[in-house]
Amino acid sequence: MDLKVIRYFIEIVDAGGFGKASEIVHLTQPALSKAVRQLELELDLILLERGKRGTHVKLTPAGEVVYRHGKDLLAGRQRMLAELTAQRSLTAGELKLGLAPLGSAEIFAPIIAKYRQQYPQIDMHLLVRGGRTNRSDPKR
Amino acid sequence: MDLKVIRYFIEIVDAGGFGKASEIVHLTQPALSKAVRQLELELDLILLERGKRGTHVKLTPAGEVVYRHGKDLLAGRQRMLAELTAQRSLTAGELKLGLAPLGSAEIFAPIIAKYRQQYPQIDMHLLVRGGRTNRSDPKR
DNA sequence: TAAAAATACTCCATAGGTATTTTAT
DNA sequence: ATAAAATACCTATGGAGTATTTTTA
Repeated sequence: MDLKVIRYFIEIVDAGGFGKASEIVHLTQPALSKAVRQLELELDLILLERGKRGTHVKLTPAGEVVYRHGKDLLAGRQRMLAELTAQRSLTAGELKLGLAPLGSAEIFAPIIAKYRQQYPQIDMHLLVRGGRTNRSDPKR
Repeated sequence: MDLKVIRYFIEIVDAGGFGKASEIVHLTQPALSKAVRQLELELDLILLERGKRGTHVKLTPAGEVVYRHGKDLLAGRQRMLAELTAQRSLTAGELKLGLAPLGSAEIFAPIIAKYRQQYPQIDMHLLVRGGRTNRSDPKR
């Protein structure tokens, strides 16, 4: 079950027809028609009443269920994307680290390397006590 | 975003590896490998730490987010399917209708026809007062 | 008759398979 | 050396398009 198709279906219902929805989702009307048919096959259910062309689409009882839960699913997807975006923004920033001069480099090197791989957007500053600053992004 | 792929991802994490998961979801290991890669491309994020073959797969922070929300999405899908199934069971049963003998048939015929189309599993019994029973499913 | 959806086709992208290579233990 | 994931490749399904037909208000 592709959330993309769920969205198509919801847009068709909200727009009141395949034609209107096709403009909104930037697909052709036949593509939407087929997508809904495909979804109906997958669920083995009829979602929209057919044979009422020229009128607003009408949901079957099963269609109502899919519409309602479909909105939930899309909302859940949005929450996930939002959290990913928020997390991504956490990975853009600056980190300053101070280390003791002896031994520290050997111990922390692999950890730091891994961290930098995970969060390449972080502009990391290493300061070994008494030594000189060692920036991670010399280009900037 | 296909919920199927979300499921693959979750199974891989739960199983602790691509190989194990491939048996569970009845796909080959390369298919899973490619599906996850595809998902990572779609999200433009790395979900699993690579280069640790032979070990249990390890989630990246982004992977944790997708895993958590992914479970929610699959649960939502399950709720939808459950409700559809429950509704479907409503459409399996028997309906007995009594109608007045004059005019009723003409008035109710289209309504009944539509109902039977919507709920073909219903074994409908029409009883016109004083007349004989008219079963909708003579084959049984 | 005009509108809207369905159908018929065509094309291409991609999901999945098999075979093989790479890599970490 | 072994076990596991990645890569290369091949095929077939189906997603999306254009053109056309069907349907009902």
